[in-house]
Amino acid sequence: MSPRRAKAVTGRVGDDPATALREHLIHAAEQLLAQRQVSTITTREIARTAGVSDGVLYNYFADKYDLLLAALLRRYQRLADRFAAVLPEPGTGTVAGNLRAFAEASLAFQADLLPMGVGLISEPALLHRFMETIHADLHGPQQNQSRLGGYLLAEQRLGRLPADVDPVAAATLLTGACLNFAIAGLVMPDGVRPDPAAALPAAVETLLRGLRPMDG
Amino acid sequence: MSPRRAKAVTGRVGDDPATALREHLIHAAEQLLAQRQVSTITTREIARTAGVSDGVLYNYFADKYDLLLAALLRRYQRLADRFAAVLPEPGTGTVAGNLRAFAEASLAFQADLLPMGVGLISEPALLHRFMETIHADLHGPQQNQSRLGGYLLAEQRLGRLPADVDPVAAATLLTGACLNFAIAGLVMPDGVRPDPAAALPAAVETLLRGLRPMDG
Amino acid sequence: MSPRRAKAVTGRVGDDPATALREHLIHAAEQLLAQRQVSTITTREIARTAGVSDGVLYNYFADKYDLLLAALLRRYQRLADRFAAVLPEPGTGTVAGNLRAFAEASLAFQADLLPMGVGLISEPALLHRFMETIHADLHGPQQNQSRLGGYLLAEQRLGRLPADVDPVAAATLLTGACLNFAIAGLVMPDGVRPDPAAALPAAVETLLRGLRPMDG
Amino acid sequence: MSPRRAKAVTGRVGDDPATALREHLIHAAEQLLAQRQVSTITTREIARTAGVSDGVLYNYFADKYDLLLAALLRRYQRLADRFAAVLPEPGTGTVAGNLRAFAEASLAFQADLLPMGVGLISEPALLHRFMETIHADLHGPQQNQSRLGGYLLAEQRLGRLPADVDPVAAATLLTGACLNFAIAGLVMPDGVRPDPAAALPAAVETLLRGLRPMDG
DNA sequence: TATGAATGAGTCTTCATTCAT
DNA sequence: GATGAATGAAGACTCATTCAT
Repeated sequence: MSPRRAKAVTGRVGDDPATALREHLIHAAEQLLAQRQVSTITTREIARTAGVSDGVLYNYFADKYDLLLAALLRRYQRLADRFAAVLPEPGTGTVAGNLRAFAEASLAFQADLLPMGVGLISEPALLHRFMETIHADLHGPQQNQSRLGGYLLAEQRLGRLPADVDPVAAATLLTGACLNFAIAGLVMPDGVRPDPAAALPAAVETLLRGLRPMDG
Repeated sequence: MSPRRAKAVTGRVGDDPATALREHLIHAAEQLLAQRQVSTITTREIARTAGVSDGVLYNYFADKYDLLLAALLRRYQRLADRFAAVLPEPGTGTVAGNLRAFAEASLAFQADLLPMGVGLISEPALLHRFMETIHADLHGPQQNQSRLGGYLLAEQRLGRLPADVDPVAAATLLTGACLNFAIAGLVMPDGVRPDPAAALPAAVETLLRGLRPMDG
Repeated sequence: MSPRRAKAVTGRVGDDPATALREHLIHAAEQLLAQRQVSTITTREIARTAGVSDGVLYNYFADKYDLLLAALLRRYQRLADRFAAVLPEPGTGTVAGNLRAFAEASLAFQADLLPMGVGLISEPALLHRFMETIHADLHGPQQNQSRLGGYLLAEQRLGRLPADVDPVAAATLLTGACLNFAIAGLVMPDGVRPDPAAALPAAVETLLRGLRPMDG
Repeated sequence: MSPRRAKAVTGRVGDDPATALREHLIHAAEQLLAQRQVSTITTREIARTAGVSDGVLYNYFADKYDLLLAALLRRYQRLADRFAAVLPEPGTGTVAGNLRAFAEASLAFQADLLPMGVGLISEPALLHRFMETIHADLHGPQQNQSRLGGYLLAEQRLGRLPADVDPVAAATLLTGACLNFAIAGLVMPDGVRPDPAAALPAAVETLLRGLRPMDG
């Protein structure tokens, strides 16, 4: 076969043309990642989605997992940015309202993240590389929790929360509840699945008031 | 071509010899399940682990997934039994102590369950069959939460918890926190991983006391 | 496993009990032969159909093909007997009517025989052994043709057919026409398949009258 | 793991290199089809015969049967073309001579076609697809008979055959006789097999003259 | 003698990776 | 650099045959 020009990639203005295709491949992989488990994605599919030939990816990535890692990180970043964008500011509104907003955003974030994370766990090598990069460059997948923890700490400092509240523990509880619903959405059969729209505010309410046992 | 005797299976006393190998195969698959994702387990590996030939499994199971499903259910049952065995009884000890015990047991349960569940998500057909069976025969994977919810309700009826506490929401929060730690244990690199031994009691404490914001 | 008694075979009165099971297996294989290609029949199916265990057949037959050969011969014999039973006698009725009867019986015979023969051709070793036995012990699969040839010869001797008719050639033509319809029934899609009920008498008529070209 | 260059295929001059291997695979399958039943041909054998690796065929065909179907059609077409090329024209020579030529060509055609057809019958799915294509695109496997029928009709219109002759019935009889010999050649042991060289002209002769029974 | 569990070679198919063009 | 055909190891599953019981 005679070599041909790449069909689908035209470098954008200002891009290093040599890396335009690299980006294009990452983008294609990202799209597939939004729909399917990492382990079910084939190199051919990525190539088809990107509109390029099967072999190119080896010009830009060491192997399939190298490309997938890049796509995973890209997608994570994108979701994390979206998440961060909708978080309430300390000192605004009410704490209760802000926690509900946090919970809602957190649930959406986790629900998007989970399928990806689940796929990652199946690939320990990939998971390891992903985690290392995430923690070096980004806030980490716990940024969800740490952001909530940071918010609570800020409210505490603003005097809107008692000084004896443990912000980290509270964040663990609330993001955990969100995780619960995210997983249930993934795993439970239709009939049994709980409705987060009603349950999440109830969880926030319970967290705010505490259990206050009579024997304590 | 050259059939031989089974190498590794000798019926144990009291076993129905006809089902000894079936059990043996389930057990072998279960062992693999404790270490690896469902989707990465091959029939050959199961056979090797069981010390039998490649084809035997088809004498006892419709196909690979039939065996895997049996092993999954078996393992789930085993873990659920272990979990249920260590749960505290309503009305005994203190509510706070009981919740700490619950949280500890729940974390252990989730930590064991998670890798299995993660693998299941990659296999929708298997997940579906698993969930159906679980919900029909067993208490379901939410038994974790529902057991805690049941416990809290019982304490409420015993007058050890205020009437206005929402047991389901409280269970969601606490099991969520456990889930959080279980996932972190699976996913976070060694240095960053939080220590549940310290953090779990803190979460319980926070749940008991509530956040009590000043603006509420 | 502890050995068990044969489940389904009870020797009939007068039978050598040692061969009762042999017969039973042949019978079971025969039944399957009536429905399916030789090559698709498995030993396990034969055993299941016979209601006996997988291994027995090797007590009575050298291998699968030995059993299948016996069943094939048995079935052939059975069909040939049925065919022979309905053939008209020379000197009775009219020659034309008798040929129509012959054609009808022949078509039925071939239609039954064909699927079996087709399966046999896929198994040259089996075919060879089958043919040898058939020609040694039976009239052969051409008995169809030779019986018709014999009939025509007899009619000729009775003076009901001209002396210059070639009985063998005539038999070849008529049985060939039947073969044609039998194959069409097996092979042609529904819409196109010719109707032998109308076409077979027409073929007989044409054979009786000849083409009688003007230039001959 | 270790992809290598194609070993046996070098595009011929003028061939579209993209389809050269496709053709090569069809050709290899065709060769096997000339010797063996469809159902006994394995993908590995095709690959070995073609001198390529096991997996290539899936680059050009949906599955094994897709390739086999293509090979079957190719072979049918090839045989049908050869058959059509030797048929006599109406109005030339003598009717008797033409029928002998027809019979000879028909016998050769059937003898080649039969093993293939026999194998097809064992594979209903394949048979169905084959038949549909054959009837849509080509003259169909009955083209043998219909061509002879067409020839006879033409001679009738030319006045070389009586008006009361049934061309279809005559074609059925003569191609049937050929089928008879083709099958005998496939199936009968060496000693018993009839010699078509002598028998076929006799059948033609008989068909021309008719049986003319005295009682008719 | 009958049982039927166990064997394992062999089937079709997928897919990450290479490399001549 | 880009192409995409070719590679072949590996996967799930089938089935004739054996042999301890």
